[in-house]
Amino acid sequence: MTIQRPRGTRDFLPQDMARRRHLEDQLRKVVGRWGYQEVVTPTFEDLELFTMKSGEAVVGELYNFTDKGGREMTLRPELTAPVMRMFVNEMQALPRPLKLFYFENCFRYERPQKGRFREFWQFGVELIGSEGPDADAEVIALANTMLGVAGIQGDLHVGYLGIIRHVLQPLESEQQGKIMRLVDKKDDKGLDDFLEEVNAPIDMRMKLLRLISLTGGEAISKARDLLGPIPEIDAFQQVLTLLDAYGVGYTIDFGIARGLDYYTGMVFEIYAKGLGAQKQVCGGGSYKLIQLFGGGDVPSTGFGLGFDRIMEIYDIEPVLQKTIVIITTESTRITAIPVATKLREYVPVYLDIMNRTFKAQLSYANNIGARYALILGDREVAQGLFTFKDMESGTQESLTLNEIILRLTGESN
RNA sequence: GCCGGGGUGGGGUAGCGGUUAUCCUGUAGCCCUGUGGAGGCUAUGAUUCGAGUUCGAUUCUCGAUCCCGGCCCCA
Repeated sequence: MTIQRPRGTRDFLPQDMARRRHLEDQLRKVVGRWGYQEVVTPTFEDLELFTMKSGEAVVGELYNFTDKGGREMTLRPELTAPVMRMFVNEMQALPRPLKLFYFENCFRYERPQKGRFREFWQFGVELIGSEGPDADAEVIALANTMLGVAGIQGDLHVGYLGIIRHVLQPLESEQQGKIMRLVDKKDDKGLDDFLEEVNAPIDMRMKLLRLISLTGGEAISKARDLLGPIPEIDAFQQVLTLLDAYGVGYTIDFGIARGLDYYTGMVFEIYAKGLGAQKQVCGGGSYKLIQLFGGGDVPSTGFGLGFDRIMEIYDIEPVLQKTIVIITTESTRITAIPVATKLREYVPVYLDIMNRTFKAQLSYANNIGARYALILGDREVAQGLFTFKDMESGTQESLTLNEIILRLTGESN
């Protein structure tokens, strides 16, 4: 009986990895140009890091374990908390804003479905130490650019929690949290019931329900009509103005609420088509987590991209490399080695290690889709020239090694 | 945790109570010992696991497991 791979995990074959690395490279390029620097945190952390952030209930979805020293640990389910922990531990004295990014695997014990795995990759960004519309807009614009290079036309929804929080101010924070969760789930009935239950003032109910239904171009002015000139609306308006300057298209959506207390103002989500139920490819916002982990009162803004979900719809094929297969005979096996070594400075080179016949080596070159074959037999050794064969056209010519190198490095294809 | 649909060689499939378990493809080798892609031949290799029904199970029943899709959740 063979051993199966664990549920919800995947093996990535060379073809898969070529595509994944290609996307990864594109994303790295973008964040690099925006001045973000990579960090890596441990694959596992203290369980408490995540229960502090997300509550005890998350343990049900974690790959947690007790190590041999009796410590409660877990494979990381996300990277915002680890990066914040890292900041508190060793980055508090660095010049701000800190612009960090990460690309790592995460683990959640959940039922797999389309776009959802137990091991998955997140490409994320955290902008630490700056808050306000400028930071909010930069982060959103960056996310938008990243999806752009992935060839994804995302549907960007932007909301501003500060506005809802303003409305809910009179309520206790626990009640606020519950309401935010209901709003986020778009559970209108549950929301109604709960407002009734906590005896929310009629005026507040009306404002809340009206507010979360606002979308589209006039949402801001309607919100202002509804709530008056509160500073949160002005801040949100600034974010939108900046997004316009960045050339980012968006939909205003006060219905994005996020049920967690540490989100402070701006929140956004990006959805993509063709992904079934798990269509969200990006989510983020501004938040305050650093105090929770024992650091100062430092604001942050960030987002995570669902790398695997993007891969599902990523249709850019990487350019193939100009692989060359050296064809030898029994007598030229050894002379071929320095040739291979030289060519390996430029392109992927295959040298027979199956003790194959001349013909079989050529056949192999064909089967792996090699672009060129370099024939090195007695004839070539006698002539001092190599036979350079284009496997696509079938044409071949006698060339020196230097001429061959020029062919490999000169042409674009 | 819940609901539906599925698991037959590496990949794609046929069979649906008794078959040497079909075919395609892949891989390796040969026909063809300096020229690949075609063709032929040979080799390779599978009924997800466990219980039950039956004289007999790949086929029927139940359970488990994994995959696919959905619910819940989504930090």
